[in-house]
Amino acid sequence: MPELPEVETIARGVDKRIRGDRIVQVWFDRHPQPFKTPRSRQVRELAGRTIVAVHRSGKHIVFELSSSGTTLDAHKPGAHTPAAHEREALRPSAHEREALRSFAQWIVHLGMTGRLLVTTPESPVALHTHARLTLASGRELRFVDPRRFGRLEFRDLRRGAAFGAPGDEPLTIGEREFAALFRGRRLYIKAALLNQTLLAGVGNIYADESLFQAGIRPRRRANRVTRAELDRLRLALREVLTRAIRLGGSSVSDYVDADGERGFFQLEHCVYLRTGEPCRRCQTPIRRVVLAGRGTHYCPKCQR
DNA sequence: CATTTCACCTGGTGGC
DNA sequence: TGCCACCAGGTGAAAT
Repeated sequence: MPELPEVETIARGVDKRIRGDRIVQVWFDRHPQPFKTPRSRQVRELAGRTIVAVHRSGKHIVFELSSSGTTLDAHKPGAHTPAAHEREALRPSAHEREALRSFAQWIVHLGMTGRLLVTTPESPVALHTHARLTLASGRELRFVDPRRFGRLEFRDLRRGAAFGAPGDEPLTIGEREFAALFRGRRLYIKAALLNQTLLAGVGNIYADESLFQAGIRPRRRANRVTRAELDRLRLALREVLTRAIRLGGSSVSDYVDADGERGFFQLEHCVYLRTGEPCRRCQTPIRRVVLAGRGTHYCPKCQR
C-alpha cells in the first residue's frame, strides 16, 4: 500500500511516539511469510533493546536500536531545563553517548496493505495482526498486514552493514543524476519510475500523479524523454511527494498512519483511480491502461 | 544483461 | 444472497 509519503508519515509518527522507549516483550503469529530474518532470531534480538530513532529509507521503515539491554533515560520525570552553568555537567557522559548509538536495526517493509500502529495493550486487536511489541512505557507497537506482502528484517550492525535502500531519494536527487538514471533505458518511463533500484520510494500513485504534473505520457520510452521534460518530472515528483507528506499521505482504501488517522492527498489526485472522470485541467476523460502490470492513469490531452 | 510477466495473499466492489 | 471476475498502495523470481 504505502509509498514514500505514507511511509514517511508513519515513520515520523512512530518516531515521535516511541523514540527512547524500550522493547520488553515480542510476539509474532505463526505465519512465516514476513520474516526475512528468522522469527526466532528476531524475537531474541529485539527484546530488551531501546529504540534510539525511527526513520524512512525508500519504502522501508528503519528502527535504530541500542545494544541489547541498554536503557536510554532521556525523559526522566521532573527533569528541568538546565541553566548555563549546569550544562557542562549535564553533557552526555561517554556511557550515555554509547547508549544513543545504533547497534542494530529492525527494518519493516509494509508491502501493499501493511500498517504500523502505536496503541495501548487494551485496544482491540485487528484481524491479520502479525506482530505485537510491548514497550516499557506501557504502549504497544503493532504490525497488521492482511495480504502479507510486508517484510520484517533484523540487522546486527557489529556484524554487517547498515540498511540503505538501493535507489536514489527522489526528494534530494539533483538534475544531472536524475537524467542519468534514464539514459540508455528503453523501458516505459512509468516502469522506470517504479523501479526501486533507480529511485527509492515511488509507487503506482505517485508515478501516475507526477507524470501528469510533468505532462509526460506513461508509455514514453525512458531514453526518449528530453532533458527538459526529465527536469520537469524531477520537480513534479518533488512537489507531489512533498505535498502528499504534508497531507499525511493518500488513503485510497485502508491506509492509516501510526495513530490510525487517514491521509488527505487522495482528495488532490489528478489521475490515479479517476478513469473516465474529467481531467481537472482540461475536462478530457482520464484513461486507464495496463503497463508494467499496473493500472496506469493519464490524461490523453495534457500528457504527451 | 535488460525487460516483462507472474505468483504471492486477502478483501472489496460490481455485474448477473 | 451467492457466485464470479476484476481490481487494489509492492516486489522478487522466472521467463523472454
